Amino acid sequence: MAAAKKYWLVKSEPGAYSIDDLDRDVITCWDGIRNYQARNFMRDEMKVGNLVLFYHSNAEPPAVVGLARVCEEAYPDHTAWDRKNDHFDQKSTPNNPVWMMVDLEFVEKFPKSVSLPQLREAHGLDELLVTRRGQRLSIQPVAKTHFQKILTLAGSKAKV
DNA sequence: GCCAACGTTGGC
DNA sequence: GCCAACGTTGGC
Repeated sequence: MAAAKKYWLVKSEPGAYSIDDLDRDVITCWDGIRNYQARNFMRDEMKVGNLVLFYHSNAEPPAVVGLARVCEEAYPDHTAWDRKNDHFDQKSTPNNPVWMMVDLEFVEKFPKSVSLPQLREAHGLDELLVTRRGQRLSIQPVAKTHFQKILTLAGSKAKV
């Protein structure tokens, strides 16, 4: 019996990497994550086929804008050992990688973005992490019921 | 641009 | 192991 599918939300600043960038690239490696909790989610719990809400942070307005899917499980984030990379971290080496990444593939850009105020107003999303003040985690688990509700708000026909 | 909230670092 | 200082995130 396979473990229940998990559901996620990832944040990205659209100026750094937007849903349109993912649409263009189709597949991207989710590099640069330098937070242990977020890394642990990728390393331990994100599985191929898991669906991922794509959230634009530091945007006007901040919003869930699209859907992605995990298409490669966690492997070492080599940008951590590239001195020239913005996310270089000398703790991580090829022999002993500290940071990991997964690959995400584009599924859709939502017909309707769901803004942070909308998420806050919607009934039944009170527990959603991204709506909490001060919540900075850039990879967050999302309950299946919440995920389904957001897809509905977004006008998505995707099946969870 | 401001600043509150958070995670990390490092002195002790 | 505590905690102040610092850097970053991200809403506003």
